[in-house]
Amino acid sequence: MAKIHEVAEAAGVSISTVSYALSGKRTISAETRRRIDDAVRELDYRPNAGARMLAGRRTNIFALTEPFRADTYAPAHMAFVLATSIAARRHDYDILLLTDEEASAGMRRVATSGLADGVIVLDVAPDDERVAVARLLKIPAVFVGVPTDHDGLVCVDLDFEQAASIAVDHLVDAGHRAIGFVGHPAEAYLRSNFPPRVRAGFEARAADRDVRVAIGSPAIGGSSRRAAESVHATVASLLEQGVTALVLHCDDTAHAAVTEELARRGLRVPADISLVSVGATFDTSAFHPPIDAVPLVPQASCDLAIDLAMRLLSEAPPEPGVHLIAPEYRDRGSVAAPPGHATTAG
Amino acid sequence: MAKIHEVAEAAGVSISTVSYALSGKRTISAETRRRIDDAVRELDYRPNAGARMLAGRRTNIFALTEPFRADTYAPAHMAFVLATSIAARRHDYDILLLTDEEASAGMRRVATSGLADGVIVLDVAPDDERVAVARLLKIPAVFVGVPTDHDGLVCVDLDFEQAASIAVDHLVDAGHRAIGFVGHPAEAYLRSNFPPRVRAGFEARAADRDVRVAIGSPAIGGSSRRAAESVHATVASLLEQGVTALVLHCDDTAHAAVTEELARRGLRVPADISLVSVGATFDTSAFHPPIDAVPLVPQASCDLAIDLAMRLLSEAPPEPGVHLIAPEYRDRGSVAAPPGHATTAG
DNA sequence: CACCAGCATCGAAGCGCTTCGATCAGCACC
DNA sequence: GGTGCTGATCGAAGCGCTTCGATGCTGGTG
Repeated sequence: MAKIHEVAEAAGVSISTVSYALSGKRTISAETRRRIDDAVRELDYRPNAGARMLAGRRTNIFALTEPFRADTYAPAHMAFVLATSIAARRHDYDILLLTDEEASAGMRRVATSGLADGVIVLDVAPDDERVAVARLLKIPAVFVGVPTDHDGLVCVDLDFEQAASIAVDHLVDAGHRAIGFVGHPAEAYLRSNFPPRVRAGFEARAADRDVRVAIGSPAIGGSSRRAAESVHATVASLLEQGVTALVLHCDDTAHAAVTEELARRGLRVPADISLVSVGATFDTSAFHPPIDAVPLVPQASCDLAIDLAMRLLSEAPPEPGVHLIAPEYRDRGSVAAPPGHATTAG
Repeated sequence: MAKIHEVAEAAGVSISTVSYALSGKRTISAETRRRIDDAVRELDYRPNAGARMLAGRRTNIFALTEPFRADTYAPAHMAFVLATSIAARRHDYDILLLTDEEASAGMRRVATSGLADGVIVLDVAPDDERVAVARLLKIPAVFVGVPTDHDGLVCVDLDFEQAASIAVDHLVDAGHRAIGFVGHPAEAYLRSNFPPRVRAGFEARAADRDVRVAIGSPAIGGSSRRAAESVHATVASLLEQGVTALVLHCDDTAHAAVTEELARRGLRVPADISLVSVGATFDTSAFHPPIDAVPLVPQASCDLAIDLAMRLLSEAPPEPGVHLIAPEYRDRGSVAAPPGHATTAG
């Protein structure tokens, strides 16, 4: 718990010189800097956080609001929290956790008490209550996810339409003319904004490419046996409609249920049926068989979110708006030409 | 962003009077207090966090280290993080998140920069690297979980031995004389300290009560089909050894696999076989059938941890040591007398 | 060689709060 | 009516840092 005063003394310079040496905001001679660095190391000096906040009008803290509701899918949310934390640390920022209990009140609290320089909003719902709060805040906010009313907000998200388009393109390019879609259970289309965007992107691109589609949504989510049966029924219905490929936009349990049902029917991937996963946060290469994916990468979203937050604190803040991340296709060998399709070049 | 100065002015008192009114550290007349409260509300005043830290030598922040490793079981960990946050807020404390990336370095950093008043250590491993760091810290640390070498540390945990004992007692009291144990996969017994404690408690109590035991550990964890098959095999082996009841200490997927296997064999719970879950963080009443449990309740652990942390900051800090939480039995109707057992009173 | 630019450094004024040590009025007591 | 309380309030001194505005030097320029 050495203080800047002691460092200055040890290095034989004034307090302000130490401060400038550490912040780099004024030029310091190489020799002086060396002596200061030595003293800092020797004394294990670290500026007092409170004093720094008070004098510097920067807290080096971002508040992170993540509802952590009981009904949320833990692994994905954990991945986003972790990714945000990692991204923040790269800029020497810490993360202060705000949970559901006081999502809105907490945002106000940290903003008006000057505890955080900005807030990162995770697990954004279409009609998120945090939107209104963010607009009134005197510190910047970045949303990871896009609420329905996002006017004036800074949002980050995967370009889900584009992700679905890419998936369709790959399948059509491989020769498929009828593609099925395994979506989330219906309630997810109310609670989140991206499932409809994926489906819309899927349908739009399929129409563009002039291929037939079949849409299926399991009735039940989660990991119970009934949920799996619901997926099996969905797959069955899709297959009856003659599709030769499936685009999956659902949770990991549903992915597993799909591959299971295909295996049970003796359908080989990709020889008999092709598979592409869209918007997954989990590792689709761990399935049997591994599945091609256009994934939602938490680290990519959170890196951009923190980057935007940093820029919002700078002299040249970015414009509000939705910042879409370009999706990337990951080939794992689950796509091939449909059965009986003559491979042609052009 | 009103300052205390403005509040004082609005209330017609001095700055120090406002401060004392808000902290309650000196007596203030009812009339003055009312005027101050009004001014605070009117101006939406909240003390500046940085200034408060600097002057008050309290940050009102606890650092929380939670590795959030890729291989960790997300829902349970999320529950502990959430529970800690809730408990901290009850004492007007915020949570600063420290992840795996810089578990040790982060602890040192927040301690020496005075960013946190204490640290809460989650997901404790037997040979946790954070143990050594905690011992050197100038701020208190509370471990939720018990590392092998916990000398001089303050630790909180469920009394797992006792939890297993209670489960055994319930089964023996119901008339069972041969009980099977479905544990975690073997690797969990190396990575965590509580699986062996549960098993030890189970075996000790069974010996005390003079009943026969059979221990089974699935070979594989996680949620894949192979893991489920491994559980099925374990159950099969246990049943062959003639047990009439099962104590479960494993993850939710394994619980589901057990009930599934029992159903497949046409065994009814509790008529044909009794079930008790020990140390689960998930809701065992959501299974089919619901399962009796001696659960590990995150909120209980975290409430105690925060309570201890608060007391470590007080004038009368508690002694180091392991603080065990008394387990409670939750009856969900999955225990009955074994088949063919004449119900006797005494 | 006087002059100015630019570099390296220093001193001091805050940042907004907490808290210590007065001060002062009112009151009881002998 | 002096003395000593107690209760309510105030003033001022920090807490440890950042940053503004000097100051003193060095060296190039005309």
